[in-house]
Amino acid sequence: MPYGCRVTNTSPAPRLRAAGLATRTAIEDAARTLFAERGFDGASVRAIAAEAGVDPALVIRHFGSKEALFLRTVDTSLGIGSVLDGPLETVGRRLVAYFLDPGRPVIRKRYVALAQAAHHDQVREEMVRHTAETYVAPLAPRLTGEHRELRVALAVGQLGGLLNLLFLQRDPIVTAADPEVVIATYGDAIQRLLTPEDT
Amino acid sequence: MPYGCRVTNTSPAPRLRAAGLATRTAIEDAARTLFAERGFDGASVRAIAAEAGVDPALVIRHFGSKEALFLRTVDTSLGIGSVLDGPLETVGRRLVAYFLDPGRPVIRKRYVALAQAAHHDQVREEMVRHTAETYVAPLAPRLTGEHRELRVALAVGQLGGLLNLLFLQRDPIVTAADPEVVIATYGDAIQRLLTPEDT
DNA sequence: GTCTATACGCGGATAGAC
DNA sequence: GTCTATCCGCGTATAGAC
Repeated sequence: MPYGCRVTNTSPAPRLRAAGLATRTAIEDAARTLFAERGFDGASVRAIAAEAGVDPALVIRHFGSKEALFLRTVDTSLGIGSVLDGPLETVGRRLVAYFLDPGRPVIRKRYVALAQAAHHDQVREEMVRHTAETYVAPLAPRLTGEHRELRVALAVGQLGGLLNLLFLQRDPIVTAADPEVVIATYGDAIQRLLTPEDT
Repeated sequence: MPYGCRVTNTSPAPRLRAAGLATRTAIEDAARTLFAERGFDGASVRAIAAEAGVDPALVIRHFGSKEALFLRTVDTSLGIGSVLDGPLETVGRRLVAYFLDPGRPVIRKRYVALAQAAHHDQVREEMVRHTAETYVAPLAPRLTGEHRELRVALAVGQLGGLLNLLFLQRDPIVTAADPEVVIATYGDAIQRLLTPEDT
């Protein structure tokens, strides 16, 4: 290179070169797979690195911690947003039906992974934040009566109780029950918190 | 010992001599304290051993595993049995009030420790078993209508959802709310599963 | 900037000597 | 019954090679 030739080849975006970006996405893909497959505790950083074909130290180097990697790759919304659209009077049953749908095994795995990781502070805070944003914010204004935000928050907790029973505890009484009965019974119990006057 | 002298000295209980029994109870006491104080994950076997003044290896040697020690020392019933006595028509509110009572901080800690350890299979199974024994067995026969066992199981799940919200997620909307409102609102939602005809 | 190699300090659990 | 020494796996950190 001749003296004085300023390297003006400034493309700052590709500054994250192909190599670094490829490893990042490889780690993210592996994390998504293994967290869903084995849960938060079951998927070790070393296993994720092996699945991605990289060194374990790179996982921490790129994402800071296992917890941060989890938060970046897991979808805390569980894809529930669209269910909240539609008539308010039947949202209780629709919420329960969404999670009981046997055609959605991914939802079950995501929930289990999330619940397992909830004892980490950042994960817990993200869940609380997302609940407020996804459920309370859009739903509370549509309610009538007192304590609207509280009632939505309690309804979300109620839904969590059912998921707990189904996916974590695997309570035989509930898992063996007719899904239609659970949807109707529990859905109406949730509904009662949201629209108590309709019952 | 003379030949033929059948050893009829059968006091099988004192077979656990004083020394061994003392360490056992010391470990159990330390485990109860630390599990309540720091939760299942936060209380290491080494810390429990130190608190008891014994060698860490003894903890495993006596109880088999940390999980088994936890199961032996924690009370999975959370002392709820007595609440189920009394009129069926108000049991929903009584259950919620029991856990919200600020004078019972131990209950909160026990629940957190239990929930944290629930991803261990034996703990999970014990919780399911105890739910069936403590809640479903005494309550279901008192119900009327269809799906009595299922409705009790769902009500227990519902209660778990509230505890999750309060103690694990520490949702600010719920924790900041007036306890009386939560007791009335959520208690009635639970009640509806148990005695739907009364609402 | 990206990656490799290595290591630290923790966890639960075990084998075998006293 | 008890303790010493040890194992293996975990999340994480760092020094230094490319």
